[in-house]
Amino acid sequence: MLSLEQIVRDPEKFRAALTRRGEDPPIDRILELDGRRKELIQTADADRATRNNVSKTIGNEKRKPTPEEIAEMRETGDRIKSVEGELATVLEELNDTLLPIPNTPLDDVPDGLDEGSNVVVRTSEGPTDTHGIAHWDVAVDLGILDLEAGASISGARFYVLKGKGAKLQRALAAWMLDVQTEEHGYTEIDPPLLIRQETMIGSGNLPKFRDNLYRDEESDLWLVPTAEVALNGLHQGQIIDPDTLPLKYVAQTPSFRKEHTSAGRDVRGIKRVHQFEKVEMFRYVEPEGSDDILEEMVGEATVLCERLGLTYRVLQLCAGDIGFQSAKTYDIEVWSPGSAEWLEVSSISTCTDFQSRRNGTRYRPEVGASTRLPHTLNGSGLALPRIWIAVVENGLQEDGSVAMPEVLIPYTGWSTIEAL
RNA sequence: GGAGGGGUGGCAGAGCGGUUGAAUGCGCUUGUCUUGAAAACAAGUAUGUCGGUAACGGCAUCGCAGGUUCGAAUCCUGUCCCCUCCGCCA
Repeated sequence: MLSLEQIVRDPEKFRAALTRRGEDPPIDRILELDGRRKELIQTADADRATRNNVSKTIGNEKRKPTPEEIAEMRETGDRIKSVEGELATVLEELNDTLLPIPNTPLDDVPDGLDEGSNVVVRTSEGPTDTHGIAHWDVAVDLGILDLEAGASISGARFYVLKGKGAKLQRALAAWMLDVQTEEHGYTEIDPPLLIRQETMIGSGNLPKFRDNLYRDEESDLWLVPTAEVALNGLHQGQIIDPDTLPLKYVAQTPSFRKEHTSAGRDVRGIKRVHQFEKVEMFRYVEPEGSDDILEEMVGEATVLCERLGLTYRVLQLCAGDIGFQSAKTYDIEVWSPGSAEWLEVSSISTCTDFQSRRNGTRYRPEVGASTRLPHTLNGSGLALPRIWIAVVENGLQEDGSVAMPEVLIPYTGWSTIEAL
């Protein structure tokens, strides 16, 4: 959520920033509602002050109220109630107006309204040739991926990993978690996967993206579309103690996404599925220098690609293509030699104070100081099925077997997936 | 699922209709004392919001939402969460 106070102070700045994203924010309505809000608060507070004074006097003097006082205070009470009712309506509309407005892009985010304007920041060394044997062929032939079983159990866009395929995914996840915890200082978290509505609002997934979320009606719980949601909720409503920032969390969880808006895209294999595993990094940091932290996190994700021997590139997303809660985003893509395309395996964003404001997550810089909103950053490190695809396609050898990257062998316990 | 108990400030814990934003203790901060530290003593120590350049003042908040009342942390209703016992269960 954007700061109401800041919007009121400099509405044109916000209008301009949001226009870069292709939004047409209802700034005028917000200003109008805020004006009304302040008026109503002042009226109600003044009435309450009178009522408090009268009650206090009666209490002090240890006497019964006079009939006049009772009549007068009843009237005051009624007026307060009606003003409060009106205020509640105004606040609700204000909230409903602000919640669907996305974060403002940082100044150095490139202009552009769609992915065509994204900028390739860097491409790694490594081949970008193709052998034309995609994972949906080779992995199925090797007996490590069963698309039909996935479909029969759960329907389209579900899949089953088998044997060494399942172990490969587990090895990848375990290795990534170890790198993030042991080398990059993250604390591993195993969060709930069913999430309350408030927590979903806090991360920015609700109210705008309910169409892409799975939900249990009866308990009113939502399935995580990414561990970001849970990690972002870890400190909601809290004031984080001095000297505890930065907080760095990493979690491996499934991600559940309906993805029905993009039917027809990435349909083959397991590039785009309803349930996939992902290792997610999340940091709460002081606002100063949070931009540099974003760059650092890109490094924490690309190092994984490097060690797996994958060719990758880093994209900076343009203003129109960054996510709802993001102020600046880098995507990392790895080369798929089987289908001759780049696969997005990570999206790394700074959400500035957008999520912490929604969440009521604050921190105290030092003892006695007033509270501030921390910045939150998130990034995949990395998304598993696509990395799995790249590892399998990249390791494919002449004889049809798949060679494992060195770093994974301690985790898999074997170095090749043999052809059947 | 059944029966009972409970949710108050950073923590512990009073208060159960009227100068209670809230006793007391602990913790924390600052000061005095001390060569320094400890101890002791003193002062301070919630969040949000409205007005104000500020000093400061008003208002709100005792899980949450309603209600009763001139007045609610205190009474009533609903709801969420926690604990104990029984049942069920990976």
